[in-house]
Amino acid sequence: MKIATFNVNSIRARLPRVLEWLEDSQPDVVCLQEIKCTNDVFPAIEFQSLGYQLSVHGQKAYNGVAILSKSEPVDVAPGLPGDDGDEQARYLEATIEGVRIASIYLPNGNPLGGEKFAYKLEWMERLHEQAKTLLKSEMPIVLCGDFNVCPRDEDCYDPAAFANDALMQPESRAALRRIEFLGYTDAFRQLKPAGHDYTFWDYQRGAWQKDNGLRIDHFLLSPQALDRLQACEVERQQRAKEKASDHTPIWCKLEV
DNA sequence: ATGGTTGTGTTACAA
Repeated sequence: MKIATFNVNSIRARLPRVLEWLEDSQPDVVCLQEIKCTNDVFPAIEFQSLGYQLSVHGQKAYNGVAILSKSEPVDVAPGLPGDDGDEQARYLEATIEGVRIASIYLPNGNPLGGEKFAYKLEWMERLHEQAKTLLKSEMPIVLCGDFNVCPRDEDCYDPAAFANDALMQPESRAALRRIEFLGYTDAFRQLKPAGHDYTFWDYQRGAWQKDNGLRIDHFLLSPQALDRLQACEVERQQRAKEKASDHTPIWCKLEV
């Protein structure tokens, strides 16, 4: 089973890019982030024509996540538990072929020292709780998406330049590691201990042309999912296209 | 050089 994740930075602005990527890459499951639209205007027919079933948790203008799957999604659950007052659409779970999969758009958290960074850390605390709860099912679990956390210095082109960025803060990294300590493994890092593949390049300052990137899109696998891990790759070439997202897709393959 | 770009949806905010 090939599972991909892609922060598309607006599904409607990115539709031609995403459709041609799907035809080329042929993932069985696709987790999307930053769809930036409500459920009613999500381009459903285009994806259904390619054989995908849709689970969408949208929001007007900002955020929004979705899961596309060739097989039927069951027990679809929008929203990260733990705060009924949270209006931001950043989390969606579904079970596909017996694998519990979450599409995650973790808060960016910039700038430091205010509500945004506090919200990021609170959100990560709730994600930790949910990750712990999911492990009890003993299902294979895949937590994937835009985590907005650079796990280590080698995951950033210039760590010094990001010293005051929420993506690189010790608190952000510690919160990600706490989730891993529950029993989750970074699939990319597991298979490529010295890998240097970024997943995000800013639109500004020629970041793509200079390879000034960050590795912030991740797959965290539970032990039962890790047992089945066969491959994990960043689809770097998608970032080079016209009208590309500022992120590029990453996928992993689990043994069927 | 406190710059630069993209998207949403109005001319500000988020990334």
